Amino acid sequence: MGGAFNTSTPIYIQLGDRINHQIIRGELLPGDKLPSVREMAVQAGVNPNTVQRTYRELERMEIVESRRGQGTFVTENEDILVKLREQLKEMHISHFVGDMKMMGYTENEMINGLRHYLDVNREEDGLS
Amino acid sequence: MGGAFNTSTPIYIQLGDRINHQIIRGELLPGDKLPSVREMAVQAGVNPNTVQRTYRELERMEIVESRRGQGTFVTENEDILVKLREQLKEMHISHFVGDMKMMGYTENEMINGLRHYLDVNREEDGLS
DNA sequence: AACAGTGTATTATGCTACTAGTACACTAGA
DNA sequence: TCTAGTGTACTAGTAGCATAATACACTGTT
Repeated sequence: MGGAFNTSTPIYIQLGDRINHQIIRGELLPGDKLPSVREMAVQAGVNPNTVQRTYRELERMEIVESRRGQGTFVTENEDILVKLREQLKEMHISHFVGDMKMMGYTENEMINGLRHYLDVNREEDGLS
Repeated sequence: MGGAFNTSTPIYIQLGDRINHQIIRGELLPGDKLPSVREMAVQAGVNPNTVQRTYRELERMEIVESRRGQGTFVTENEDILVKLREQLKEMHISHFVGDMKMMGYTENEMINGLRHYLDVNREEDGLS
C-alpha cells in the first residue's frame, strides 16, 4: 500500500504527480531507475496497467525514459527537470491567483492572506 | 452559451463555482432570484438536470433556497455568505500551500513566487 | 540456447459519474 | 378551473477509469 488515492482524480494522474514530486524534491535523481511496472503496481496497490499508463504519460512529458527489457528511468536531461519544477510552480501560482481573482480578492489580500495562513499554521506542520 | 466548461471537472461543480463567485463578488445579492432551472440550462448550454444538480448542491450548502413553483433564491442569511467567502479563501490558500510544500518549496519561495508572478502579470489582466 | 526480468499491446469486463430525456408535482395568477 | 412557470424524480445512455488476463517483444545473464 503506498497510501490511499483520491477518488475524484484518476489514479494514473495522482501516481504521476507523486513521482513528479519525488523528482522535483530530489528524492529521485536523473538516471535513477523507477520500480518496474509490476513492482510499482504492488507497491501502490493498483493494477499494472494503471502504472503503465502513468509511465507512458511521464514518458510523453519526457520526464522518464523507458527501455524495453531494462526498466524506466528518470531522464538525464536536467534541463527538462528544471523546467518541470518551474512549470509546476508557475501553474500552481497561476491557478491560485486566478481563483482568488474570480472571487474578487485583490492582490494585496492574496499576499496578506497567504502570509497570515502560513503564520497561523506554522507550528502544525507534521500533522497526518 | 455562457462560456465553455472544462472537461476535467463536472459541469455541475463548475456551474456552482460560478454562482458562488457571483455571490461572493456581490453580483448576486441575498434574496436575489436565480434563473430558473430551464432558463439557466439554456444560458449555460447544458441540460436542465445538470443545473438542478447544481442548485441541489448549493441548497445543501445553504447558499440558495429553492421554492417549488417559485424559483431558486440566494439565501437571506448573510452570515452564511460571509462564511462562504472565508471558507473558499481558506480552502484555496490551503490547497496552494499544500501543493507547493509537496513540491519542496519553502514558505519564502511561495510568497516571493506569488509576488513575482503578480508583478510580471500585472498589466496583462483583461486578456481573453 | 535458455531464462528471468523488463516494457508493451490487446481485449474484455465492471463500475461510477455525468449527462440527457421525459414525466410528475407544486405554485401563482388569470 | 386552467395554464404557465417552476422545482423534482425517474430511467436510460454514454464515457472514462480501473481492473483483469493474456500474449508479445526486448535485454542481460547464465
